[in-house]
Amino acid sequence: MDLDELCERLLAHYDVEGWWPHESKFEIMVGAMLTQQAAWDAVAKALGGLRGAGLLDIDALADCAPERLGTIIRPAGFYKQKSHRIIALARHLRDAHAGKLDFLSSGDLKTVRAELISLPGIGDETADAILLFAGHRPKFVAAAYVLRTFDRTGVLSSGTYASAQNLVESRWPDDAVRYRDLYAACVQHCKTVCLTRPACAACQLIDVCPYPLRRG
DNA sequence: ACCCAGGTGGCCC
DNA sequence: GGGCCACATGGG
Repeated sequence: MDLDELCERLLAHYDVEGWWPHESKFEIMVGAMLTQQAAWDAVAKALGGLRGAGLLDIDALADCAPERLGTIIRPAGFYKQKSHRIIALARHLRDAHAGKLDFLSSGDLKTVRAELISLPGIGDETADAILLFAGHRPKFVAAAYVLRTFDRTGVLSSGTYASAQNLVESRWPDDAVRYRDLYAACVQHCKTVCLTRPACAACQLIDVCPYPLRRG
């Protein structure tokens, strides 16, 4: 199966609308940090706690003590390092951008990406998730689920983050909407098929997605 | 008692 | 360039 067919089949099968729920760009940024190696249910709890405490706010979070933040985001795991990193992010946004997030969607893409990655706790995937979902920028998120799906379907064997990202971005240049939908569909596919035993009977890709899978 | 989760950073070769 | 490890909680 090639990339075109995989994309067509995934998008025909999965409903990806409203897949990253949010009330603000900043909430997407915080959620992107929290969701690292964590289930979204746990992230939702952490975000709910932050919302209730009035901490889904750049200035409030920039002045928040890491111990207090750690208590609130604890369900999302890795709370000690995440609390420091989220506070560092809030301080950067406050000090370097006056708390305005329009630079995500207006600045030079490579420059903004490098700026995000320079911050602690923001690597390739988190930076791209922020650019794509908060900045609506054409940056494909080649998450582990994407690599799994590509590998199983033969679209890209043993691909790396950069190679998978390059493959998609070369095939559909600047198609941010497709990047968003394809990413969400790959995640849903692996969650519903790869981790379910027996696999989802309705999935048209069941034949190329055996259980179990190695992480990565 | 496992295995997994919408990764990152540090270290090693 | 790649492989291994710690980081931590919570659900299946």
